[in-house]
Amino acid sequence: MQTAGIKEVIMEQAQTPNRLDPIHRGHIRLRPDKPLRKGMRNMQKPTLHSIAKYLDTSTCTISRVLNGKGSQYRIAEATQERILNYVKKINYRPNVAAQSLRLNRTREVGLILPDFANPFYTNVAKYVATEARKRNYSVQIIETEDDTKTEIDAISHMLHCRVEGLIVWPVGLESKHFRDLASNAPPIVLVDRCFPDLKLSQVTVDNALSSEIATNHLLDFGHREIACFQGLEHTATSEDRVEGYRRALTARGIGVDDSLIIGDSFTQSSGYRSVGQLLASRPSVSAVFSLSNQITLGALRAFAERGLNVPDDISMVSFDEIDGVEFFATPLTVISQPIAEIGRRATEVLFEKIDGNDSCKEQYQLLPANLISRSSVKLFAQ
Amino acid sequence: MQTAGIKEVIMEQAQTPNRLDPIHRGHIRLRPDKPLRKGMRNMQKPTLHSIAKYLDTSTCTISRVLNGKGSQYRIAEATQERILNYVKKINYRPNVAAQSLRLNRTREVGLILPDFANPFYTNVAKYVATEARKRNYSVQIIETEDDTKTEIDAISHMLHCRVEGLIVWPVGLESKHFRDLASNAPPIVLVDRCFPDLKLSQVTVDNALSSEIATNHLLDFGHREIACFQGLEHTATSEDRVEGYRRALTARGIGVDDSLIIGDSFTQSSGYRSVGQLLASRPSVSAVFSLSNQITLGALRAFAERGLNVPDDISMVSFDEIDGVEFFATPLTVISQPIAEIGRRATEVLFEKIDGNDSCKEQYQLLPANLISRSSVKLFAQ
DNA sequence: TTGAAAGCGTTACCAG
DNA sequence: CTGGTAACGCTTTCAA
Repeated sequence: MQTAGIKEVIMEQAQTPNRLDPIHRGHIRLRPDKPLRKGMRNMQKPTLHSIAKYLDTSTCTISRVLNGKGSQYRIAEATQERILNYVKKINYRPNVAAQSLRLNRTREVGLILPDFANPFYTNVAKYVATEARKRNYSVQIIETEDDTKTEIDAISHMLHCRVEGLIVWPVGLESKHFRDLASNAPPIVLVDRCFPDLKLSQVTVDNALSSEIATNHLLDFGHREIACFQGLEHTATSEDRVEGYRRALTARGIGVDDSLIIGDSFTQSSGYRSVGQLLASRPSVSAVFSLSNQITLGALRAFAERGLNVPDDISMVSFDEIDGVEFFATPLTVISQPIAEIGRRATEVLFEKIDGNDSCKEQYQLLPANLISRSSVKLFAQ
Repeated sequence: MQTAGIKEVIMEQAQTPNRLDPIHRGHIRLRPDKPLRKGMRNMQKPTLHSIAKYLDTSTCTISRVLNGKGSQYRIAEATQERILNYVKKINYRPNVAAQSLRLNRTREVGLILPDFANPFYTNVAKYVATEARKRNYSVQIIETEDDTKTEIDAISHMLHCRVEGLIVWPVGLESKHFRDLASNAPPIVLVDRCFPDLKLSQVTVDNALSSEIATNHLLDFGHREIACFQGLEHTATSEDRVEGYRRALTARGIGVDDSLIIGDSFTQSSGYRSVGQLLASRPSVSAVFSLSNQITLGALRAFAERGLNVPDDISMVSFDEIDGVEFFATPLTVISQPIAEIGRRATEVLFEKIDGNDSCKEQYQLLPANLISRSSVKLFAQ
C-alpha cells in the first residue's frame, strides 16, 4: 500500500465570491415566504420565472429569445437585446432537467466499454466526445470489465437515463440482451466484438481476412508448424480470427492441427499459460500467431523466462498494435487495426441515426487492417 | 484513408417486440384525445400516473413504495406487493429528468481528462465509474486535449448539467477558472496537475521528491552531467520535477547548468527535439532524466536514429511507467506513479464531499512514487 | 408583439 | 393507511 507517508495540507473551505450578479439578488429567493422543500438543496439559481419578474416580461418571451425564435415570434429588437444582455450578465443557463422533461430528449449519448485502462477501447471515446461536444450533447460512460452481467446492467442504466444513442463495445459472449431491445430503444452501434446475425449497426475490422494475411506472412517465411494463441472462445472476434488462420493453412494444403490452437481469453495470463502448454505438447513449433496485444505481452514474458528468443527460437506475429513496440528487444510484426477509423465510423453512424437520417439503415461495416512488418519473423530454415 | 474496400451489409430495421406488457397497453396513450405536443418524440413509457390509473391507486402511493418508504407510510403489504409486482412486470423505471427536476439533484458526476487515448489519464475513470455505479450515479466525461479553453468550456458544461461532483485532471497552465468558481459550485477534486495555492481538494504525486530520488539514482551511478527533459513549462508538475532535479544536484554540491534543462511539453515530439538540442550543445552528457513517458518515447526514437545505445552511450531514467517496458531492448528504470491509488483517492474524496461529509476539508494530498530499477542506468566510468 | 396557462413525471406536504 | 395537490423549470399552444 502506498498509503503511508502521505502529507496532507488541510485548507480552509473555499470562499470564492458568489457569481450571481447583485442586480439579480432579488431572485435568489423568489418566494421567501414559503419554506424550502425538504430534500431540496438550497442553491437558488436564476430561472426564467425570476428573470421574467426582474425584466418585467414573461417566461415564454425569454424562452423564445433564448431559443433563437425571437424573429419568428416578432419580438421587438429592444426586448430581445434587453433579455440577451441580462441573461449574459447573470450567466444564466437553462435547467437541463426541466428541458429534458419538457422536450422528452436528454441530449445525452452513452458509451459502454470493456476497460477504461486500455487505450484500444478508450480511443472510440475521442470521436464520440468530439462529435457530442459539437452538438452540445453529453457523453455518459460505463465500464463492463468484460462481464456480460455488467454490460446488461449498463445498457439498462443507459436506457433508463433515456440516452439518445448508445455505442457499445460488447463483451461478445452473449447477444440475447441486444435482440431483446424494445423497438423504441434509442439507436445503438456495436463496435469490434460484433454479432453478424444481429440486426444492429456494427463496425468492426475484417478479422478473418486480417488473420489470413498474418498467417500467410508466416507461411511465406517458410513456417509450417504455426501455433495460434486464441482469445475468448465463442466470441466472433476470436472465432473469426481462428477461422482466418485455418483458411490460410488450408489454402496451402497444410492440415490444421487443433492442438496448436490454444488459449482461452484476450489476456496476458492466457498468453503466458499458452506458452507453457505449447512447449509441453509441441516443442518443435517454429512460429506463433497471437490473437491480441495482451496475449502477446503474456507470451513474451513466458518466452523470456524460458530463455527463448524471438525470432531466433520462435517467430511471432501479433494482432493489434502495441505502444512502443518499436523499442522492444525485438520489434514485433503486427496486424494493426484502424482503431481511429473504427471510432470515427461508429460515431458517424450513431449521430446519423440520432438525427433520424433514414437513408442510413442498419449496417455491418468491415474495415480492413494492415500488416506492419518489423523483425519478429525469421526465415524458417530447417 | 481506410475507406476503400468496405463491405456493407444493409439490413432491415430491427423489428424487436415491444417490451411493454400487453396488460399495460391501456397506458400507451393516456390521453389519445389530445394531440401530441410538437417537438415531443412519441415514445410513451409507463408513468406513475398511468400505473396508478391501472392499479386504481395514486401516484404518491406508488412513489412511496418504489422509494422504499412503504413501511414508513404504513402502506398495506398487499398494496406494496401488488405495486412492486406490476412495476417489475412492465419493467417500469422512473423518469430521471423528472426526478432531477423535482429533487434538484442529478445523480451525475463529471470527469474531465486531457486525453482519452492515454491509459495514464483514463485509469482514474475506473474508480470513479466503479464508485458511481455502486451509488447509482452516472459518469459524464469530457476530453480537453490539453487545451485550457476547452477545459473552461468543459467545466462550464458540467456545472450547467448540475453534476453533483467533478474530477478534473487540469491542463495545468491556468487556474483562474478554478478560483472563479461560485461558492455554490459542486465539489471539485483536482488530479495530478495541481495548483498548491488553490483552495480545492487536490491529489497528486510528490513530484519534487520523486525527481530527487531519480536524480540521486543517476548520481549514485557516478553521473555528473545529467540532462533534464522537462515538460510543459509553467505547470506545477513540470516545475516541481525540475525543482527536485535541482535539489538533488545542489545537495551534492554540483552546480545546476540551465542549458541541461530542455524541452517544452509532455509529448514525444518534445523528447525527440530535446535530444537533438542536447547533443548539439552538450555532446559530453552521460545521462538523461526524462520527465514523462511520452518524452521518453520520443527521446528513445531520436537516440535510436543516431545509433546511440541506452545505457552504453547514455543512461536514462524516466518519469512514469510504460506498458511493456520490460520487453524493451533496454528495460527502462522509471519512477512509477501510484496511478491506481491516485484515482482511488480522488474518487474517495469526491464522494465524501458529495455526501456532505464535512470532516473532509479541502486537502492537498501528496502520494509517494517508487523508483523501479531496471537496466537503463550504467555505472559512469570516465 | 406579448402573455397566461397547460402540461412533462416526479415527490412532499397536508388532509383525510 | 391513502390520495389530492402543489410545486420543480421549461416550452408551446392559444388567446389577446
